[in-house]
Amino acid sequence: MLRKRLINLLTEAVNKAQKDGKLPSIGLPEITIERPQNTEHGDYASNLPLKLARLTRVNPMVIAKELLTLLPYTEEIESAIAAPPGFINFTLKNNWLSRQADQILQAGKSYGDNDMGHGKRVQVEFVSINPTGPLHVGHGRGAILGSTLANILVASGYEIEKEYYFNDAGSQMDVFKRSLYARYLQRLGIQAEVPENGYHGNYMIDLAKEIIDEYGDKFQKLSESEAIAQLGEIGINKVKDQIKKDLKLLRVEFDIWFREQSLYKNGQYEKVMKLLRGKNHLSEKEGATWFVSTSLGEDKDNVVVRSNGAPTYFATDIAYHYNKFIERHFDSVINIWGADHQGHVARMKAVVGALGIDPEQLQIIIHQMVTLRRGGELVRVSKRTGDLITLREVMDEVGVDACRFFFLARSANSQMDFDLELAKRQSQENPVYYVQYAHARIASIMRLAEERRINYTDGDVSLMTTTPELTLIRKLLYFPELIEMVTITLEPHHLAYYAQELATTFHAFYKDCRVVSDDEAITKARLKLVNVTQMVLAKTLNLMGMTAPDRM
RNA sequence: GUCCCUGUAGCUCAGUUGGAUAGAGCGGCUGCCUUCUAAGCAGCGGGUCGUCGGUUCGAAUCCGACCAGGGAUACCA
Repeated sequence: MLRKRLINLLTEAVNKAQKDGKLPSIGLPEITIERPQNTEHGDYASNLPLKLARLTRVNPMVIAKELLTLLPYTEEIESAIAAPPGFINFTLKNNWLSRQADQILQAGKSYGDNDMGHGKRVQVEFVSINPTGPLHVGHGRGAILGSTLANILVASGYEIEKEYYFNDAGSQMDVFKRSLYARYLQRLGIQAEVPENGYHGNYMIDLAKEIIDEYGDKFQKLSESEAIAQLGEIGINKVKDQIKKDLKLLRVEFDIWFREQSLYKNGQYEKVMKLLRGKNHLSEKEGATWFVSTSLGEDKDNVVVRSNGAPTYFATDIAYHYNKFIERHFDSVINIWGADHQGHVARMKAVVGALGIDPEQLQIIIHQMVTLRRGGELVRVSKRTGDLITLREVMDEVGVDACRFFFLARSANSQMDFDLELAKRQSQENPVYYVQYAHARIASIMRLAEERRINYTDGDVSLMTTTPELTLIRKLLYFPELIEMVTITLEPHHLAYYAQELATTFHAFYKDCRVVSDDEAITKARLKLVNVTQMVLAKTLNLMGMTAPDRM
């Protein structure tokens, strides 16, 4: 890649300067190449002279000019100039740029892919909510974040497994089952109370009704504990199915649905507790068993086994991560959690460290809360159900593409306002359609070319020399850098911004450059460019889990 | 109290990890459709980057203090 090449060129130049005694021999600072915001500063820029100036106490402009004399001729670079206070600005050659249209075309669908991952096995675990109710918009944010991140990491050569962890054991399940039992009896006209800390949502009433329609009143005849167990199991499965259905609709697929119960059945829980006890990470206090986080730098210890003998959620999460790292040998693990789990981050990292794994191998992405709005108004509760608005309702209202785009257009650590009105409006003010429209416009051009039976495989791309054409190519050339950046930062929101920028650049090109025209040579060249633009735009959208429509 | 996230244009948010004159979309105003999709394009207006200090050639970005909003601080998950 060009960036790396420029770094190499600069490194060689400095080495040479040092060898020739033009620069003091000191260790090289990290050489960074950035893309200047201002296009007048060229395509790439380096602040290396400024960095060297500090270390050598030589005027940065002098260093810059010295380095320039040592840069060799290359086929890509038109000019490298020194700019005050001490930058080196690189500008690419027009004919090199135009040739890249051919290069991208040749790379085809794999354009932008890289091998940063070297096939390393990475697990991305996300959503993972208790099957006690429907998915909400916050869960949708995690789902979209996780699935998009997984797509990006695959493009970067990682071997990815996407996993959903079902908490189907702990005390919340118990509460859910009791709540459902109460609703079931109520529905049959029998006096019953939903537990105070239980699940009071109206969806539980619907669920009870559904079960009665299907199974009748047979659970009423069983003993309470037996009824709760059987009824509960059915209820949990129904909720699970609904969650799976909603996720599928959102285009979120998982490789593995992991059950918390399996940790107990397969003895992982016992094993890890023994392991931690052996390493003195556990201690008994006040009748409970604690994980001694304080000795690992945490500010407080945490209970793993309650005084009643039941493991806490923390305990099962310990077993779960033992399973991920020790039993399944993932090279690294990415967990995506909502902001309400933020307090859990430090202790999980501590646990992983206690298991003998580098805590860096566990990356936890916390996304902040989502606030729903309609126009300016805050909305929380659905008018239809009386419960909190579900993800499903939002998907139905605004559509999956808009849903995915809006969730992706915000960085995970900013709280987001999701405006249903805006997301829904199919008009110019909606960036989703703006991007997709660019794709549809291209498809229309390609259809015309096909109708006229224009074979452009022999198109000469070097005929493209105008600013709109070259700007578009420059934007396409950024795509591989984008993939790398998102892979490193794990911040997929850059995709949404890139998609908009690429669309903008294309629309500008479209306005200025007639593609299918009387000039056969230009037509063929531009068809190549339009073709690769379509490819990259579609790939960007697909990475985001969005569709790239051919007509709108 | 402690910990995490956030504070940038009227609104919603970016800002490539310390770079050059701080950007986009929406909203407002003005123009552009007999030619491949006007769901488009071009232009105008809009800023004390929460506040105050510090670090240095250079700060929206790093450090400290303070202010404001959200979240977490359970033998719930």
